[in-house]
Amino acid sequence: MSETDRLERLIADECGECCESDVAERLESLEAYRDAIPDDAGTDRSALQTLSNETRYDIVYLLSAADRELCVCEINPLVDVSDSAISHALSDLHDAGLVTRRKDGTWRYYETTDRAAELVAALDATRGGE
Amino acid sequence: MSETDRLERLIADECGECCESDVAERLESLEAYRDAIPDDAGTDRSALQTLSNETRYDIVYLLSAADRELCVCEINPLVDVSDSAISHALSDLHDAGLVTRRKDGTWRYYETTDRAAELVAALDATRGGE
DNA sequence: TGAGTAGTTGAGCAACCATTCATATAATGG
DNA sequence: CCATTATATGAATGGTTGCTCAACTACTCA
Repeated sequence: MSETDRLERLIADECGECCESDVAERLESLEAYRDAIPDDAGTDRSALQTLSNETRYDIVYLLSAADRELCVCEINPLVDVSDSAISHALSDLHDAGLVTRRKDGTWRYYETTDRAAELVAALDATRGGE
Repeated sequence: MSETDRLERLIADECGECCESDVAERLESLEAYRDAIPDDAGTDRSALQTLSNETRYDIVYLLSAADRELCVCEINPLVDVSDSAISHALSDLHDAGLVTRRKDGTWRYYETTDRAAELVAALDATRGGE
């Protein structure tokens, strides 16, 4: 039983009838949807993956609430893992394009990017919804 | 060396001066940022985590491009993993609140939720940015 | 230049994840 | 009912991830 067999039955169920060309047509329009998958999907996915971790999620929400850049030493007391884990987290967030980094002497400041802000906004706008 | 020592030095660096109460004040305002972390952060994170997987990300983009509900048998030929993996993926997406499910006889139809649509929009709006 | 501080990096390990295969459920048509 | 079809589920397993500890770099100031 091939994929197109199943499709054929689906179309017959939906439309009452189905000939070869109907299947081909449907398959073609389905395949067109694949073009909607972005070329740099990997970048998107790594942003999502990075944000899905508790430590990193919390840091982004903190930076977002602060609405200013925060020094690493300001973040440390707010998150309950080792300084090293926070440093790893910030580095991952930076790699994923979710925070910017600024150096000032020995201090290092981080701030959310637009991408992080948009994702946070999307989550906030749809919480408890549907 | 405690956390507050470092904060004290930071504030001294920033403001030229720093007394005990400055540290306490800063710490208090920092701690207030924690309130911005949503109560159901876990739900958010599982949505992000679910969407970060290639198979599930692709399915959401396909559903989003289709702009209509798709039958499982329409999704199968578009994604290069086993039917079982797609079924798992759809089930995970459903659990994460990213797709709705509708039964019609033996066919099962899936469609994106608002939450998925908002996340996709956030990604689309910030791609290649900053 | 050397002691001290802020933050980063890498290895290692336990926990978690994504896929597949095999099997199960549920609906449909003889 | 029985066979068939569409999809779901569970266990197994190879791969990935996130934390901590220890070592490291980079900057400052005396």
